[in-house]
Amino acid sequence: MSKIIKGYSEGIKELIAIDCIIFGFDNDELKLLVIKRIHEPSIGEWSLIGSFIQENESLDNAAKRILLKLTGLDNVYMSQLYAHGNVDRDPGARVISVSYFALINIHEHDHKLVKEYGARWVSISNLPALVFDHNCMVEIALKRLRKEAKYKPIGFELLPSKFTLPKLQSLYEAIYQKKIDKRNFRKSILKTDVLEKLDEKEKESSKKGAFYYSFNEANYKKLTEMGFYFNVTV
Amino acid sequence: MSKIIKGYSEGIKELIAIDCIIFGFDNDELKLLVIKRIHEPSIGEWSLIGSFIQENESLDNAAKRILLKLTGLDNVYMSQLYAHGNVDRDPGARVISVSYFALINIHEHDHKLVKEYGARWVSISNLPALVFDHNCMVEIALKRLRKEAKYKPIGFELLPSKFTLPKLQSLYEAIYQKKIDKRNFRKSILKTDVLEKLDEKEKESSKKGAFYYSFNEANYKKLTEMGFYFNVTV
DNA sequence: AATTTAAGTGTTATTTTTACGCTTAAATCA
DNA sequence: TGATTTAAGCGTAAAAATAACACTTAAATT
Repeated sequence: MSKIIKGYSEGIKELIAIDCIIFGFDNDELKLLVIKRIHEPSIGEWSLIGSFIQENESLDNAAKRILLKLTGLDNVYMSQLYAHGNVDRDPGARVISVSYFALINIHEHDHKLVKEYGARWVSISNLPALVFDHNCMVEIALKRLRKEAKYKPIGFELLPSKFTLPKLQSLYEAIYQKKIDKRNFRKSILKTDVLEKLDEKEKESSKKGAFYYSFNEANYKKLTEMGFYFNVTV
Repeated sequence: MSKIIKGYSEGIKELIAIDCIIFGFDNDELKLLVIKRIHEPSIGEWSLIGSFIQENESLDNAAKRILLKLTGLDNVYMSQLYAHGNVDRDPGARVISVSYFALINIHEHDHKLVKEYGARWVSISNLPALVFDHNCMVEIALKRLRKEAKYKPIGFELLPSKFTLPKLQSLYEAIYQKKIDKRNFRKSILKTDVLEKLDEKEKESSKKGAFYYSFNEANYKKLTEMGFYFNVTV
């Protein structure tokens, strides 16, 4: 019997990167923030934003650091996706990369920063080829987003704090890439009881104007504790 | 603007471990394979089975290697769970651990090997305290198992190739820790059309005897390609 | 005053899920 | 060998969730 479990001194150390899949919603499209690679190999090609972890930094904190640096945003909805560990995934060196996906309000991030880093928002329905296994990471992120948006109120992370129901529907249509029935969607969303209708209308996109709503997080938490289960049918 | 993206030479390297959450089903109980730690710190305490990754070994392959060494099993249902990256999760050293969960047929693994390694099957309804963040890993694994068993036919991985419907139901009851209605369960499972009724009865557990069934993987694959969606209500 | 635009609203049919109890096969026992 | 015991096997009806479908309304523009 050979040993499986080895002491610390027998383990090897490898580079550990974090790559962030950052989603935004703009102009009725789901968008992804990508950046031009500034190192060999594949210099100049499109890539997710990433970085190596630092000494005494957890994976989660590394992801937060990257997001803050690039967007100026703190307190963002982030969630770990997957550890990508194929030996040759990065032709430059052996790197284990842990991917994170983030949902941000595209209108509130620091556009100046994004510009400085040479980053760009691209529509997910028209993604460029990305370096290494980054397209695969995006696929995983989309799957996760589509799964989670049905039973967690994460869609709201992509919207401003006030939004109209048509806008929310258009977000869900962008996420699932399909038309949704207006009446069924409204019913499904409103019966969750986590939206508050405001007394104000948005008048840009129609003559009649659509009422603003806001997501009531406190109410959502309270309902969740009572066994409530957010569930949107799309 | 400080750099986010750094060259390979600026990254730090850390130890990377794999920890396996190995589930089995025996005596109508869902069980977990645990092992006594043989290294400081926490020597002698219960732990998941784990190992550091090797040079030129992918994460997936490392997980497979561990499983093979401990159980003698190859071609096992395994799936990556999560990358655990808190700085102090392992008091012995900074270690990033990637957890994997595996479902095995408890009656077909190599009991001798398991014994040699000092491993032990424990019921999930009565888990001991495990070292480090291993209990947390098990929690994540259970959540994942409960989610997946509903819409992927992974339960069968835990059973022998021939099994009775009462046995299958008892497995689902062990996974979800609740009684399931016999008639509804049978309907729900049989309508998926992936079970084949055999001409043979199991006579141990009742006088009447229960017919054996087998999971038809080929049929499942074919159905899946036609847009079929395995779905069990429990 | 007429027109245009998108917002807002209910009902019905279909499907899915849940609840619920009696009959049957076969071994064991008297 | 007939009676008893045990768990397997089976069907229906009510309830809930989902899917399909079209007209009215508010308000700006012409």
